[in-house]
Formats: sequence, structure tokens, C-alpha cells
Amino acid sequence: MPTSPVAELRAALGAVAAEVRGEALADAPRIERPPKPEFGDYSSNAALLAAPALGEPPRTVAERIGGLLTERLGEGVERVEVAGPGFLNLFMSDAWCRGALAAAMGQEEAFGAGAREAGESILVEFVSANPTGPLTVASGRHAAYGDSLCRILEFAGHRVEREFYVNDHGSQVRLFGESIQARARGDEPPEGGYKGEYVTELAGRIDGAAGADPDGLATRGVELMIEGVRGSLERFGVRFDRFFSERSLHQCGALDLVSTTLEERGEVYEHEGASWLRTTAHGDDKDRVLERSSGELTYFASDIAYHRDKLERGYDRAIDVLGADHHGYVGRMRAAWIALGGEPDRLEFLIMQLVNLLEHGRRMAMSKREGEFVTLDDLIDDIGVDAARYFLVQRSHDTTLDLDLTLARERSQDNPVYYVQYAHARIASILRKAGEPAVAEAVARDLSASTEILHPSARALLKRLLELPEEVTLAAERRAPHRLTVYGHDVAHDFSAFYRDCRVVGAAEEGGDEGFRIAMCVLAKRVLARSLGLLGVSAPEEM
RNA sequence: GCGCCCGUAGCUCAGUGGAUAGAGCGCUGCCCUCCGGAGGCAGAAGUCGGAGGUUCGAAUCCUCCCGGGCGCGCCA
Repeated sequence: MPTSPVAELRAALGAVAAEVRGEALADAPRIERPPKPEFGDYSSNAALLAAPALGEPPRTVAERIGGLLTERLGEGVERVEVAGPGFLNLFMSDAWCRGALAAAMGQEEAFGAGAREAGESILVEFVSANPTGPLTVASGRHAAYGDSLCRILEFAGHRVEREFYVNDHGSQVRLFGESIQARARGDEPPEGGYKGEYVTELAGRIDGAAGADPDGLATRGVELMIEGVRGSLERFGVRFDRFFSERSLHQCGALDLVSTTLEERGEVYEHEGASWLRTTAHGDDKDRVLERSSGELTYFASDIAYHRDKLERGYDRAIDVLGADHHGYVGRMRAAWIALGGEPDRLEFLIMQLVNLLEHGRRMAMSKREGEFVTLDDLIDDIGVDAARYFLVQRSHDTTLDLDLTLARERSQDNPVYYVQYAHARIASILRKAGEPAVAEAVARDLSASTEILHPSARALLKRLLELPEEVTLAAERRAPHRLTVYGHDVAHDFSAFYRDCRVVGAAEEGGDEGFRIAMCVLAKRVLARSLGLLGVSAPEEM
């Protein structure tokens, strides 16, 4: 397993704290960046955690832990101070920093990656937009979020499959077919039908549409829409492993099977001519209809069949990324999952909040059926893939996102994504200037043997770069890709300070070790490229 | 009425138990003999929606209240 210098430090601290405590701490001690440079390179709450059980003042415990830690780390640590209520502040030596850089460099592209042995197999279902229109910006947020999450989970060591559920069955699809037919005949779409211009365009692309029946048109229309959706997603850098058709579930009898299974399990009852699933037995607030009194199956029934399929495929975990307007659906779906024999913890719902598009500070209406929407393609045309992806994952998924198009256009120069990309391009430029042989030599040599005295800016940058493994872990665990936009920005900022204070090419002129500084640049470049890559944003060599 | 999400600087938002709460944009003022100025530095700007509680310690956890968004169908 790739380990990191910070992880080793944490392990050492944990061992020492356990020794003082007499047994392992209930909570692993934290290693954090202290708020101020006077507090050292790292600080830990280990003594605060151990003190209550020992019945001793935290500062006394801290002194003992500090003493043992100093012994254990030897020349790695310059000094350990006890501060405040009992924090341990660690001041690392230059030797430790050099060793840490060497260790991180040695991991090459695997730096920051999680252990595959501990990984899970995870199915992530996201976007799953109705195939009755092009992808909107809201779907774009789902795509950007879901895909980044998958990239992060994969890098963190999990095996991930991306799946798009296609609602190609039911009344909406029929209505779609009727709308296409109407347009083909030069009529208005039926009441509640699809009025977007793309429907007319679609009608023109289907031969003999005016004379065709609505069901056939719906099938063909959905095919063409999915083709378009795939194209938009491809352009956006998002590729699915599978487009799962709802209709295929109906065709292979999966719905009958699931009904039978649930009946056999005693989860279903008849009431007023309909059949109901007793979801209240598994935490839902009311029971739900599976088969209407008309004999028609509900959408919910399809979804249960779909989730049964997921369950049987045997993933360790299934994640459903849903829109905010579907949150009411979580309770019943989880209940159905349990009714099918699934473990509740293995089905996870992530609710995406809405995207408000602002144009000139005004909120834009977005209704697919009325045809008033901005498509993902429009957005990409407008601000580009990189900016679009970055903007759409910049905020936590559970908060409403305001995206002001006017602002995104006008301020494209001040766009934070350019700031991070610029830092990457600038490093590439420095490395070009240094020359390939010098870079190759710096990467190959034993950096821990360098005599470089680290400038505070270099030290700050190095510590930031060493945070990557922890950031990846947290982003994966918390399903929080947006953390990496913050992290990438921090790296770019710290690199700027390093660049200002430490000459790389020609470092010898100011008494520095050029090779060591080149290695710092290489690691910074890798970390930036990794952070951007996990967000699906490009890391350009020049801009 | 019930459920889910949100409320942090003028604006958009980071920060899921630690020290004096941060960033971007906007605002004020500086810095190009220098490896890329798409940059850097400094400053102004906060009752972390409110009130209780838990804790050595709360923006963070619990309870209640207020404000905003989204749901609550034999629709999908």
C-alpha cells in the first residue's frame, strides 16, 4: 500500500500515545496544519484524547507523549512543544522534509492513491435524465459531480462502474412519440407534450415520421436522443459503462419476477383493487402502489426491478445520485431494497440540489417540456468544458448552485480554474527551461541526501503537496469532489509563493540545490494535474 | 401540516469537536531590471440565522424557533 510521510507521522504518534495511554486510543489522533506558523509544521490533539482516561491534565500527558515522540522520530523532528490546552506542536527538520519529498516522488503517479486491497466494488448511477430531450445544465451538474466522484473513488482504490438508467418506457415516452408525430405533420404537440424546437428537428430526421405510429416514433426518438446525450457527455469528458434500459426490464419479465418475489416474501397486499408494497415495514412513511387497479405497473415497480438487478449483480455498494426533486423517493426505494433482502447500508442516495442559471443576474426558467432550457452543450459552447466542469463541482452537492452565465463569460479571465491551470502551465514552462536532462536527473537522484535548506515558502508548499493522500481519502469518503477544487487552488497559491521566493533554474546562484527545487516543481505539477484530472479538468502544458 | 437540503464577509461559497473562522469576486492601496503579471503583497469587511443544551473546547453534535429552496399521486 502506498503510504505517505504524513501517514507515517500519524502512525508514530498513535503508537506513542497508545504507549502513554496503556492501550490504543478510541479515536485516532489527528495530524493537522496549525493555524499559525509559530505553532510548527504539524499539530496533534493526541494528548487531549488520551488525558480523560488517564485522569491527568492534558498538558502533562502532552509532555510525556512529546518526550517519547522526540525519541522515536530522532533527527526527523527539531522540537515538540506543548501549547494551549494540550496540543502537541511538531517542528519538523529539513532532513524530514527532504525525506518526505523523496518518499512522495518515489511513488510517482501513485502518489495520493488509495490501497486497492481495501477497495469496494461500487456501482454509481447518475444523470439518468429522461431520454425525451437534450441534457440540460442541471444534468450537467449531475454529470460533472457523478463522474468526478467516480474518478475519485477509483483513485482511492475502489472498483467503480458508471451507469445511466434510461426511462424509455411509460407515458412520458408515449407522449414524446405523439409530440414527434404532431410536429412531423405540422401540428402543435398534444396537451402536456414536448414543445421544444428539438422535437421538430427530430421529426425531420426520422423518415416517414408523419405517417408513423407514436410508439415507433418514441422508440426511434429515444434512440436518437440517447445518441445525442452520449455525444454531449463524451464531449464533457464523461463516459458511462452502461446505459440500462427500463424497457429491457419489461421485456425480460423482470417486473413479474420482482412482484412474485415480493409477494412470496409477504411484502405485498391488495387494497382497493391495487397491489401495494408494505414499505412502511421498512421505514417509509406510507405504503406504495406497485400495480394500479387498472392493471398497469407503476414507475416505482420498474425501479424496484432495476434495483433488484443491481442487488443481484453483487456490488459491495450501490450509489444513486438523484435530483433534489426526487428526495421524497429515497424512503420508498430504500424500503424496497430492504424488502428484496438488500442491506440498508449498501444502498446510498446522494441528493443533488438545484442549479439556478442566472443571466444578467436574473433567474432563467428551465422546463424541458416547455422547451425553455439551456442545454449542457450551450453551456460548453459558452464557457468551455474545463470551466463548466469546474464551476459545476465547485460547490457541495447538497447546496443550491448559482451559476451566473454573464459572470462566467465576462470574468473568464478571473475564473478560478484558470488560476490552477496557469500554475500548472507555469511549472511546465520552468521545467522546459531547466531542460529534460536536469529534470530526469532530479527525479532519479536520492533527494533525501540533498543539502537544501528549505525556505518557509518551500516548506509550506511541500506540506501542502503531502496533503494529497488525505484529501483524496476525504473527498472519497465524504463523496465530496468539491474539496479538490479548494485543494487545487491552495496548491496553486502555495506554488506561487514558492516561485516568488525560490529560484529554481539557477538555484545555485542563491546557494540552493537546483535538483531539489526541480523535484519540488515536478511533484507540484503532478499534484496539480492529479487534482484537476480527478475533476475532469485538463492540465495544460502551456496556455 | 409532515419530510429532506440550506442559512458563515457586500456577493458566491469553503470549513462534519480544537488555538485569533478562511477563499474567490467586488472595494482601497502598493509591486513588473526578476525561471510565464492569466501573478504577488497589504488593508477594510463577520452577533458563523436566533435561543438553549452536551463538552476541557462548538460554525461543526443535540433540542426548539425563525428564514429560504425542494418534495409529500393508483405521475414519471
